[in-house]
Amino acid sequence: MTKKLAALKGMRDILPYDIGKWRYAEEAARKLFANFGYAEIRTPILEETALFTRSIGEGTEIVQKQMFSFKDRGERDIALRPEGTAPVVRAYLENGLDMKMPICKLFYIGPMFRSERPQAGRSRQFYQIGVESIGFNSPQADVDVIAVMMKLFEACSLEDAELNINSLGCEKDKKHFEQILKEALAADVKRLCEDCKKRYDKNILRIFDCKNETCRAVLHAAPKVAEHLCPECRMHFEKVREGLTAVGIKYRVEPFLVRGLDYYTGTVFEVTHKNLGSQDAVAAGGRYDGLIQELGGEPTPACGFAVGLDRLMLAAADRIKPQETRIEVFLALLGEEADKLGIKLLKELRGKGVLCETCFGAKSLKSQMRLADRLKVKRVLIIGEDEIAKDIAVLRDMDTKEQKEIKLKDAADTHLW
RNA sequence: GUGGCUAUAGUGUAGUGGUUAGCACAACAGACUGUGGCUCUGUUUGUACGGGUUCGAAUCCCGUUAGCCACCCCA
Repeated sequence: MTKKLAALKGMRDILPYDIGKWRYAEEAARKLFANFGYAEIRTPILEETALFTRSIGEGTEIVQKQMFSFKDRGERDIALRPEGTAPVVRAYLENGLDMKMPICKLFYIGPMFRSERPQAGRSRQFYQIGVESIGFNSPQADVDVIAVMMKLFEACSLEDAELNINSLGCEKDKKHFEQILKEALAADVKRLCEDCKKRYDKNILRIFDCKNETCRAVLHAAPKVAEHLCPECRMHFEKVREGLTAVGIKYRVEPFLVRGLDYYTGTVFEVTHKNLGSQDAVAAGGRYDGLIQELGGEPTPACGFAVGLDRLMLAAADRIKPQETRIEVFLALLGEEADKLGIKLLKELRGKGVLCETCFGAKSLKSQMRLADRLKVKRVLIIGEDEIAKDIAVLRDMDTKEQKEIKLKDAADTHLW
């Protein structure tokens, strides 16, 4: 006996009976994005490792512990993409899309990879639908991006998804605030949990993510990012909020909301859903006005988000009803002669775009009828020796149970049905 | 990455050291010799993997793998 093969840890199959719901969401996204003026882009799954260390941030957990990175045969450092924004920006710069596209609004759908400990809603290969709106610094651009995202949730019957927003301010504000926070917390570092002590030195903003009660109590009194924005950033955030209200999007300002990727600046947001467990973020995004320059381009404002498709499915699986395609006709064939006729008939029917199916190899008629029933087909066309002798076929309607005989040569004429 | 829980036919489960591992649903076949759904009858399929303890292990122990929960992280 050879060893049973199985999928790798954290990798899973999306099976035929689930795929309808995935396609439903993907198609809803494609339709919406077209409507909002986004064009699809497909980037490679493998990239130079440096692309991610430079964008997501050298010190982040994603880069340090979760990226599938390795050397290829030419000793180059490459990695499976852990997220979609950096590759899109790379493609944007490499192909000069700023010059080629009058308006650069892009979307992507595809797998991402992070080597985390798996859990429901957290696989090592997971799927994201994302949007990047490049070149606009207006607060209304933020609103537009959030609007298309919320529309997608609506399309997937997740009207109860909750939107949280915050602003980290521009690069300067961010640095400035980190300093303020450091000073404000200096006296309380001892009281923080072990993780937060590390964060204090490494990535102090992330202390706001902590769920530990003591930490939260300490933070409650601590200064908040949004309270320390420069006038422009303050104004920007205010206009985003006004804009959201104007287009009827409900949101909550969450002063504790910070993001784990270094490139975020200004508006940040996160969508959660109550159907999910502790992995409850189903989408997130924000502004990344410094990223394009960081990757070698001209200073260019940009804003985007990514939806976790797996989590979207987890939250919405029971609510999405993909329309089923019903098989028009099942050919019940009895005997070799009938099989021969059947293959020709299938070809003719399929040529006409008729959805048809059969099961070659002549089981009993009863078993074929049962099969037809399980497949929920509309009609069964029975062809056995008796029919061939009489040059006919029997057409049975599975719903009404009515049967009629038609001439064999007319069997592919659907208008006779 | 840390801690914990779990693993029995395709699915959901029973079985707390005793021999044929039980049940339901599903599947397949028959009753109906060429006609589906209902009913009845029958059949197939399982102790995740590897060690150990024991006369005897699904059951106890260790390891591995995987999943789940929380943390971490994040979509």
